[in-house]
This record gives sequence, C-alpha cells and structure tokens, in this order.
Amino acid sequence: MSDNTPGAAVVWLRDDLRVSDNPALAAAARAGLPTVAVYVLDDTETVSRRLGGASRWWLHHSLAALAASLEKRGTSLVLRRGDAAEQVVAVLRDTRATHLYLNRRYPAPERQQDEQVAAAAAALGVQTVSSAAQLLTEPGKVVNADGRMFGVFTPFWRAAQRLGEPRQPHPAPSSIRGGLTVRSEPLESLGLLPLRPDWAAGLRETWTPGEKGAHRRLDAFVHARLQHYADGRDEPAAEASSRLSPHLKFGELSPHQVWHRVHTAQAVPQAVREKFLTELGWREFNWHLLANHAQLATENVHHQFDSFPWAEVQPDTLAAWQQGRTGVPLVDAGMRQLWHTGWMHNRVRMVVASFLIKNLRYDWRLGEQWFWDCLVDADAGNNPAQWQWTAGSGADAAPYFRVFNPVTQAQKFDPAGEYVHQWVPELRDVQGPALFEPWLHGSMAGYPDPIVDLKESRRQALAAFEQMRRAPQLVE
DNA sequence: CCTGGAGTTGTCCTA
DNA sequence: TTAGGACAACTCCAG
Repeated sequence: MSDNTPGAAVVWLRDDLRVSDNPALAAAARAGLPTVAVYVLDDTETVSRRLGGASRWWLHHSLAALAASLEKRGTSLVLRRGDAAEQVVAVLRDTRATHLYLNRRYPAPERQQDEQVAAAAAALGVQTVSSAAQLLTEPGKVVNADGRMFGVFTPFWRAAQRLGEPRQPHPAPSSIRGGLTVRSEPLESLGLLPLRPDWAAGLRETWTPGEKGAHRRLDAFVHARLQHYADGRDEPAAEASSRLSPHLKFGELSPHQVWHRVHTAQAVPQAVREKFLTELGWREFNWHLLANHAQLATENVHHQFDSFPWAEVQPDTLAAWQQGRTGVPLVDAGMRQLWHTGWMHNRVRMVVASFLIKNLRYDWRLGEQWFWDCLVDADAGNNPAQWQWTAGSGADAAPYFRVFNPVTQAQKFDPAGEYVHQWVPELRDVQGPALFEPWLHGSMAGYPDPIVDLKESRRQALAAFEQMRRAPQLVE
C-alpha cells in the first residue's frame, strides 16, 4: 500500500454473509475507501460456541459464494482463523485501516468482544462504525412497563409491532473499492468440509447455501408455499414451511428482506402472512432472550429446573435416539431426516424433543447439543430457547404436563404415513394402525421394538416434575 | 389499585 | 363417540 492513500476500510463479517441489505458493507461502500471484508473462523470458544458439523459444511459454501460475490463487486474476502479479536486487529494493522465497519451482535460475550476490538482499533487510530442488521428490533428496545424484557411472547410481539414496520431493505452496492493486499487463508485450509467419511451427500441434495440460493428459496416460498402455510405448516410431509432458517442463521438473508417480501405478498390473505411473520417474531423473542441470558444453552431460565431429577444416561439409549432407532416411527423419521438433511420439520422437532426430555427423561442440554451439531440452522438463540421451551424451563414455555404422545401426533399430522414412509424404509410396506404402533402388530423385519413404554414413562415424567415442584427452592 | 382473562404448538379421563 | 375439564404458575394487560 502506498503511504499517501487517505485511508482504508475493513468490514468484519460474522452472521451477515450477504452483500444486499448489509448495512456495514453498504456504509463501507459509501465511504469509498479501499476496502476488504474479513471473516474469522474462531474455534477457540473464548467468546462464541464452536460451530457444529452441519453448520461448518454450510459455512464453507456460504463463504465461497460470498467471496465470489465480493470479487465481482471489486473487493475481496479475507479469511483467517484463530482468536477473532486478535485476527481482526491484525488485519486492521496490515491494511493500515482507518475505519472498521460491523453489524452489531447482542449476546453479552459477543458484545464485549466487539467493544474490546473497537477499543483496540481506537488505539490504532481506527474509527469503528456499527449498524443494526441481524434483528428487526434491537434488544433493549422492546420492553415492558418495568423497562425489562418480556417474559411472554404475545405481549412482546405486540409491543415490537407497535414500534412500526421494519425499515426497508437496501440493495447491494454495485461496486466496492478494493486494491488492498492482505494475507488470507485458502478456504479449503479451514477444514470445514467432512472428508473421511463424507457424510454431506444429503446436505448437498437438499440445500444451496449462499445469498443467491437464499433468494431463490424466498422466491419459491412466497410464490408457491406461503398460501398453504397456515393450514399446511403442521404436517411434516406437506413441505409448507419456508426452510429459510439456515439462510437466516448465516445472514444470507436479513429478516427485513423476509419481512417485507412476505408482508407485501398481496395475493395471500393477511392472516396467513401474519401467521408466518409471527415466526420471525419468535426469532426476535429468542434472540432478545439470549441477549438477557448469555448462558441460554447451559442454564435453565427458570432455576426451579436446576433440581429436576433427570434420568441417568444410558449410552445405548441416547445413541438410539440420535440415530433414529427408538422403535417409535415418528421419532425415528424425524431423527433420520435431521441426520440426512441437516434439518427437521418444526412439529417433529417438538415431538423428538418431548420424547428425549419427558419419555427418556434426559437433560434437555443433551438434545440441544445434538441439534447444535446436526442442524444447518442451529443458532445461539433459537436452538437453546426451543429446547428450554419444550423442557418447560424456558421463557413462556410449554407447561410441564404437556407431554407429546408421538403416536397421537403421527395420527394427527402424518395420517397417511407419508413422512414416516419417506424416512423409515423398514416400514415402507406397513400401512394403517401398524404404522403408528408397530409393536402392537407383531415384529417388523429390521425395525426395533420401542426403547421405552410411552404410557409408563409419561407417568414417571409427571411424577418427576411433581418432585421438582416440592423441592425447596434456593434463592437466586 | 385491583381483578379477571388470556396466553404457539397437548393428553387423558370422565360424563 | 365426543366434548369439556383438569393439569401450574406466572406474566401481562385491559377494564
């Protein structure tokens, strides 16, 4: 770099791997300085959780797409690995940057890291410019009469909507000045792809990571599926859900883009549109919750659950749940869909979670960790919040006595067995009542007997909750 | 200030 | 066969 340039800009990308509606990138483009974007793969766990296996596969492809998109616009993506704060400060030094652009993060450890980096940048004479991008509403802006985060979803979402419509999304900058030379790791050296064995075939069949794939998915959803969303979203075989979650998790789409696209789909009744937008509301709620509970993935929101008598883990039993060999068809179908595609239908997520927590009485954290490793959409807010919701320990959670019966759920939401047939080939020739309760109809070749008695384990779960309620409560 | 109703996603028993 | 109530406790808010 020559010494007479007026400055340089670094855009630090994290959960915002897109060029359109990216306020940090747009601000850098407007400033007109020579610019690089940087992404740091940080496995040190000093701040953020190490990404799970399925997410690492996704990240590889998302970064490849982003790098190509940035190069087309005239700049480049620098990849680093290691401690994120150290690496970003090193890039600021190497580029003799004058400006650092980023989109804000809200969980306490991430917020502190961003403040620490801003302070180190200031010491180098670098000005940090931060923007709001990840959420429709920033934590702290949606509060109850006491000025605190809502503990119940519906008042939260009503209050969020009273703040007005989310801002309009911005188009991608057509060009961003480049010209900076900075050391970058080759993408392949990050080791994000599974090699031996390569278990990602099902992911490749199912997904197109990256911003372009995200917009194609959004288009397809709004055109074909949105109108069936309200009545079809509960049926796992109906394919009525948007499947936008992994794109949102990596920030290939902003929630503003999704909100406005759905909100303005005039061909679809307003009640149906609002039903879907409420799901974006839950994403907001869960991330606001994370901003208030940094340990959401490890600590009960309701500390009463700290004394819950979880069952001792039997490794074979846990493995049977993880691998879809429980002998309960809907549970097995869901767990195999997860393993094959990195995704599971939301209703089935509740069923398999209820099965682990209430029928096996295993600590919800075990399930949360498995989902974290297997889901392409597991994020730090939604994944633990949903597990705590099912356990009953979370905010506005399901009441403890609500135990899903996986047989009844299958009868209600997969009555023709399409979903089970798709994912449990051993039962492909089984029809009617035997598909819901194969153990009542003689042994099925190659399909296991249930690992737990549904009725008796439900009774024991309710008794365990009763024991917890009677336990003396420690003052928090 | 008090009060009553409502609140993502359910199941089981009884009349 | 089917509809209604029980199953907790708490938060939020409208009246």
